[in-house]
Amino acid sequence: MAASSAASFFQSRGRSLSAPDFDLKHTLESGQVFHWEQKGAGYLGYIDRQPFLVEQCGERLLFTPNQPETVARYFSLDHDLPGILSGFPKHPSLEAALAFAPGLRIIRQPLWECLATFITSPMKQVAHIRQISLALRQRYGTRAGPVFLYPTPAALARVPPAGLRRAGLGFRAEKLSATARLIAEGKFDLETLRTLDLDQAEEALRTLPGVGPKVAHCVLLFGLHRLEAFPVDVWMRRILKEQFPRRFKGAAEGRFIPMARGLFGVYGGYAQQYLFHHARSKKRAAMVTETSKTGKVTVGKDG
DNA sequence: TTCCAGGCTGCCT
DNA sequence: AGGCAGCCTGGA
Repeated sequence: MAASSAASFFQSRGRSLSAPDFDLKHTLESGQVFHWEQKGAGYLGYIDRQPFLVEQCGERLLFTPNQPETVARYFSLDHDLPGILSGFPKHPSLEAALAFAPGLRIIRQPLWECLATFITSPMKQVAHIRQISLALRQRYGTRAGPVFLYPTPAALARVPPAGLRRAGLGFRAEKLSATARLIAEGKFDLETLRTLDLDQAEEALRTLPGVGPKVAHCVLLFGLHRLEAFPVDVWMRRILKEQFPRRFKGAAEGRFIPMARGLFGVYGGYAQQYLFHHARSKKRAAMVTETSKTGKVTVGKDG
């Protein structure tokens, strides 16, 4: 579909929602979810295992099919974003990050896909995590109209780890395979996680192969929607040490997560996502400048 | 070519 | 409890 005809397409077959304080592009490209593909002026993906086309037009969110409640819930339009952001400590680097991507929201994504994609994420750039997600969906997922859905735990449990390696997972193949088997065989119940408090849920997640502190907090934040979770990766370690040196410089890195939760509070996950997205986008901009200087024209689509 | 990415793990002190 | 090397793969 041509980008210019998208609006009329949505009007005839889909619907729209008022979505103030929301930015679809920042939300989908901030590294929290990996299956949405740009399509014209919008994005093609799926919600609740059903294909969706979404597009932002000013303060309106256009979508098809016509399921406004599903869309509003997925994109967390119920969050009082101005209220959440105004509660953060006043700090220049955080305020710059908030100003850089106004409307970035933490979405509600399905738990299993979130867990599985973050198990495939260690030492990988976002572009490659997306590649792995696509490869797994095409090989082992089921098709729903124009999209491939993420394979279920049972489907991945049937795949020998060698097969997953061929899909580009490398040393992550055994981890994902083992975790898929635990869940498919009923030895680990994902839904129970919802009944636990944050520390209990983190502890339970970390019993799964391939899940350490960083992946666990990504799952807590993006899959279980615990907004106080605070994933700490190399980016966050760097940011915290550089921007909050009085607290974090010289502190044991194992203490970073509880320290950050103390600093940013019950919506710390939002602070983390804004800081991360800002730092990563700044680096990408710097790389574009760098390549233009050296005369190369290659600009990474993602990483 | 060589290096290093949005870590986890087991083994060491 | 903290420090450290190894691990697969693809992109710069």
